[in-house]
Amino acid sequence: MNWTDERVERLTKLWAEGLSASQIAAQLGGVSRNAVIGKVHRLNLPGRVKAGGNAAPARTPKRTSTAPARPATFAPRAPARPAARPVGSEMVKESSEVQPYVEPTYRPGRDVVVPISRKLILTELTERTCKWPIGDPIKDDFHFCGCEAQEASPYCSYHAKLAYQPVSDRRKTAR
DNA sequence: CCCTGATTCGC
DNA sequence: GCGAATCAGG
Repeated sequence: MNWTDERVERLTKLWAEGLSASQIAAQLGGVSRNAVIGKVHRLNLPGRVKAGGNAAPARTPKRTSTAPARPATFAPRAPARPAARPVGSEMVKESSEVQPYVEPTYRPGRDVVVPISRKLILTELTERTCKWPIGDPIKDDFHFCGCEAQEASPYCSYHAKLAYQPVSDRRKTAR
């Protein structure tokens, strides 16, 4: 993958919008978050400064001598967290605002506990987040479960059950 | 351990 | 110029 004007443009835009390097990498595709960060610096785009959970002070390890450390020339910026998507709720009554992550559980006996969706958007999914889609892909409230996925599974324990229930067992499982 | 961005340096 | 490896921190 090479940095075409179009890709650089998208990178610049997404970075300005506050998306993390990994999210941008996921969106662009074909590049790692390191590649994104490296490009951001080469483009002299403003770095992220003290925004919730990131930022890193200057560093001076590795191979002394050659390569004079470049002084940081970053100007502080406004905090940058992707705006939370105003989405509709899903099978769980919603209270006020930020819902705490709830470990999806299941007691073989009787009750099935529906996990509260973390409401992640496509670019926020990782290898260990539940990728169960929720909502209408056409509408902008579409998102993914995002709870902790089971080992070697694209879904959390709850959605894995829904996804892989045997045909014979399928029947009265309200969605 | 998960994640974040920053930096270095071989290519 | 590129980005993996590495560092530093939440």
